[in-house]
Amino acid sequence: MDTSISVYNENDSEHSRCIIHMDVDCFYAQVEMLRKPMLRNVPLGIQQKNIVVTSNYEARKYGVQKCMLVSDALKVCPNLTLVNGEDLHDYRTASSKIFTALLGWKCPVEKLGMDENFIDVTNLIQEKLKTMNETSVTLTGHIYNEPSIECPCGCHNRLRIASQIASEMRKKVYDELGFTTCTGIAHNKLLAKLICPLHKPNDQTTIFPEHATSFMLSLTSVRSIPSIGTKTTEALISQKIITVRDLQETPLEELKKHFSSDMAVRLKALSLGEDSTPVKQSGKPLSIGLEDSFKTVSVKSEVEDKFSALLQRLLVLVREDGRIPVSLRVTLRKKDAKRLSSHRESRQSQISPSIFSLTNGVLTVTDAGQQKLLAIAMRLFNKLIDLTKPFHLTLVGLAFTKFQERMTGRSSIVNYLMNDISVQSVLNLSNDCDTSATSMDYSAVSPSSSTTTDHSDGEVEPSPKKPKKVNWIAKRRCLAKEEVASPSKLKVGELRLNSKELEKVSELRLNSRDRSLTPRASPARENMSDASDSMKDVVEDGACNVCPSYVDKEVFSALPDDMQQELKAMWKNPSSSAGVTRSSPRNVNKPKSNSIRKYFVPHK
DNA sequence: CGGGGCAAGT
DNA sequence: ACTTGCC
Repeated sequence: MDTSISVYNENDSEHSRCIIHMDVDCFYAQVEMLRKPMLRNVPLGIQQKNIVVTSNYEARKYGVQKCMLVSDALKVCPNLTLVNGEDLHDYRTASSKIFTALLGWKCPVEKLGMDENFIDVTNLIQEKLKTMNETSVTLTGHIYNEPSIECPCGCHNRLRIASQIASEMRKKVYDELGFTTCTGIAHNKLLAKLICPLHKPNDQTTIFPEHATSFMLSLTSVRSIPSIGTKTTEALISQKIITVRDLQETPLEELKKHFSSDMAVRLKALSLGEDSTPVKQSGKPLSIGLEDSFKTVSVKSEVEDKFSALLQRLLVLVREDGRIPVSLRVTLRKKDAKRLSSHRESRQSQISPSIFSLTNGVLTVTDAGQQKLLAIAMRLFNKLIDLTKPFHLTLVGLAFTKFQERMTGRSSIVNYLMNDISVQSVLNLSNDCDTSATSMDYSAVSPSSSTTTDHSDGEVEPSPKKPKKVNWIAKRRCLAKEEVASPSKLKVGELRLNSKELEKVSELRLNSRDRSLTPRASPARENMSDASDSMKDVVEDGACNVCPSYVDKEVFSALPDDMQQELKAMWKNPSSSAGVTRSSPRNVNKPKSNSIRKYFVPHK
């Protein structure tokens, strides 16, 4: 049974959750100032192409705004120092460090862009309340409005505790990483995010549920509500709904005339400060891509050069990521007098995983493979552009959009867990059939898409689609392995384990042998047919062919104790916050490390 | 009217 | 498979 508060009321009326939204102050600028402290005391702008995308507070004094043209920024602030911020690599690294720091509280953390995170501290506070004489708690930081009376559900106290946790989080991010941040504390994501910037920079604000609707009224434009973007705003305005108050006062039936029922309900709720969307644990990205924009490109060969350059950089990122991509997308933007800003168009197609190989444990692609990828990109380009006519592009992009490992929602939490040397060693050993098996079935991509593979560039083995019964733990493990790295990578990686790890491996391997761990077996397995939990979105048979179907208690008990606990908790209640301790998403602490290091050198 | 990037909705 | 929306 699930007594946790991770199941919410539709109308969010119980105020049962505590959500923190953290926003790093002028993120890019802080990264640059940390890198070069002399920038700290001068007005600084981060430039991408012709735009100042952000600036430090010194520059803001002069009126340098976000997304200002460089020329305009220099007008208001001739002393402005500009740093080019088009390469996001270091920002991404810093972003990951912050994210990782927040995982330390063992709560679900959802990344939003590069510099924002949501943290659901509900369960953490529940735990604290148990071991606490719950008199009054002091609030840390600012409060939006003083409460008149204590809310009967106790949310005020909970949110005050949350404000203290938020303060701890900001302190940690500052002490250990050097970034000042703002946080917003509320009972849902919407309010937490909106209240966050009330006291900027480097401070925090809490709002109690009773002030939600009045606070929302202070926003005026509907556009300022997150998730209401340009299009939705246009649609609303066309109905004479312009302010948040308008939206609050519009009957639901009226909204349903112009929006889907779901959307109408959501819009209405948002206007009232209600939001029941959960904080979703972030994991590895679902796509990895790069774009380049420019004045204009009108020649096919130039386009090919752009793609080639993007591909070079992209392959580095993919190698760092470790997963094998199976789909490629080409994006472009045509110069168009009518539509001013970005109307992008894209085409994508499957690619053969055989383009990628693992040499010495590192994901590589041969020159021929790169040519293949480039050819695919050009084929997609041709779909978008009629080459018999002139064309003018202002942007091209290239992205890998699907990977062999399934990575969605809470399964990502497993990925973090499994990104640990000890677990991976265990995984390897449980997999000694792998070492002999050379061909793996990798077709377990995304459940629905395996039917429409474009086979033109290679063979993609279709997976047998018959359901198998699998021991639960075995299946988990199977998933984990898939997510951590490709099996062959693990295979190679095993050779690179340090002596201590190897000891562990062989030891466990021995144990495995006598204990009914018949290789390759499927005999005694539990029925999994109900698949009622998160398993169903995870692994199909294809993946199970390469994963040990006989993982058992020995393997499990070889894990560190705390991890056992967390795994148990997670299996029991996949949506709970249990589970994230030793995490190393991507290359957080070792930005320059190659995949081998990333995956096989233990943390210190 | 501009960067680069990712997730989600349809 | 594409578009929309967010930071």
